[in-house]
Amino acid sequence: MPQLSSGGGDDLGANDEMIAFKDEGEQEEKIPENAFTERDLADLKSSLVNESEINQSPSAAAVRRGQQGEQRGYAEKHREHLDGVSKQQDGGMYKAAGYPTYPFLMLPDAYLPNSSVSPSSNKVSVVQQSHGMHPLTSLLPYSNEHFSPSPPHLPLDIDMSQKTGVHRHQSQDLSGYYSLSSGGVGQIAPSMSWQSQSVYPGLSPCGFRQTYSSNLPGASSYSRFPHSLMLGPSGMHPTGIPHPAIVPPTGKQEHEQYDRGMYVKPQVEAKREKEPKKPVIKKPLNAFMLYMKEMRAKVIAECTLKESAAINQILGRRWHALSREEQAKYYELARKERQLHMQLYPTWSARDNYGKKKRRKREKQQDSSADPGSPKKCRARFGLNQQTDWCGPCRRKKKCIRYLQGGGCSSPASSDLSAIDSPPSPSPSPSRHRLHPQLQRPASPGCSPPPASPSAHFALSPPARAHTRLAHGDPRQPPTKHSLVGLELSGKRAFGSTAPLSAAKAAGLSLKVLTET
DNA sequence: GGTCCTTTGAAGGAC
DNA sequence: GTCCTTCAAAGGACC
Repeated sequence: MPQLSSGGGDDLGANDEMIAFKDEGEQEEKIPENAFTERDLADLKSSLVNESEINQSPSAAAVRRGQQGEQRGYAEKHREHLDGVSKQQDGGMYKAAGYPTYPFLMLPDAYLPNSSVSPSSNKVSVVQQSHGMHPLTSLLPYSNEHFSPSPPHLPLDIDMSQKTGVHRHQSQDLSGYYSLSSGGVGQIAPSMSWQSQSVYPGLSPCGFRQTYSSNLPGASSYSRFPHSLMLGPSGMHPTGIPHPAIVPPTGKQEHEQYDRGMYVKPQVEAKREKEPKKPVIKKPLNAFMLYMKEMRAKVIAECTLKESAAINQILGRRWHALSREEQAKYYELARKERQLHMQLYPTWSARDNYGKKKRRKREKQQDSSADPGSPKKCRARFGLNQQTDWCGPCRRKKKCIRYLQGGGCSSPASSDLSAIDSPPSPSPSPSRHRLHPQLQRPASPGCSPPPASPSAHFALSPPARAHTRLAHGDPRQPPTKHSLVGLELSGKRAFGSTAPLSAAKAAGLSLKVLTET
């Protein structure tokens, strides 16, 4: 459980250490009115999982995978239909195909100010996002009922029927949250506050934003509640709002091409249209991501931080400091997000997006270290199982003398503990040689102070995270490789930081705890 | 321009 | 069932 009773997110230096079930109990004692207990939240999460499983099917994932082929056909049909709808609604002005758009969605009741999930009633502040998109907005466009009373472009029934056990009318499941005000896109404009702008940089082909003032009674809490709305080249996407989860395959460049080729399409464009690229359907945001999107701007404003890494650290701590109720709301939102995502893309799999990013640094490091042809240190050459073959310094986690001349093992960035036990390298690699963001600039008052020592914090984070998983009722067991994670993180972090010696000492202490684990 | 950093949670593959 | 990896957002920093 991420709850922290010891100072919440303000005590950055020891929060991770303090994440313990004992604290949870203490917190519960301190907050007797909190109806949510540890078990409650776990039950909640469990129920969410169960509900999803019930709604889908035990083999929903397999079914989704198995329906990939069908989905491809459906996606194509869906696209075609959207194009048709597009042409119908914009008079054919919007010609840029390949933008499967999410159907429009009215503000769900659950997110209205008087709802149980109202930010105004649950302290979950609604912060104007830096990109003008409310974190919960990503939920909205999932509904496919809102764009058209009888959405012909979304054969949900068909899709649902394809999924064993997923045959459900979303109205039953989601109507309470996504009920419509009998309107579509055309009706929302006069009554609904929204900001229409591109969710993603470059998504707005015209590069401008539209902001509508709020006329919705009681919408003060949402007066800045922006709806993501991609404007087509003509200024308005025919189908209203694309879902933020959908990203054109080539991203910004493609949109820029839309900008330039709005009315005069080069032949290259025409060729591209003949070969529509599959849009990238992004993963639905999890609870923490939703929380981050909402609170990021707030943290930025409070702490005058800009680096996302530092901000995310703060947000992570604040996330732990959130009450169960507050967290439960985000879990619920995330669950709905997943449900909607699953309904819209029943055959989508998170695996589909694998490989979208280049290989991770870790993977690269593994590759390099695993290369027997270019051993850079005893550790890489012989591995952990043959430590007896290591040179003495390597055994003592010092610089490797065997392969040092070969140009390796001198960097604290190694995956071993040399970064912690050894003083900073006199000639650290410029690569990734950056101080920890929170060390680079002091946190402003009111912000969670940075950890007393970054290494200590880092080294302690994995266990804390493990506790978090447990506390959250994560069905998975907490990582039992604390030492491994600790080592990995220690080396990783130290790589990007010439931590002071004091920090290294602190890290060494933490490391001891970890390795003993 | 691409990647990393940094966070937590979800998903899926491997064993 | 457990472990591990990847991706989701974000924007500055780095190469």
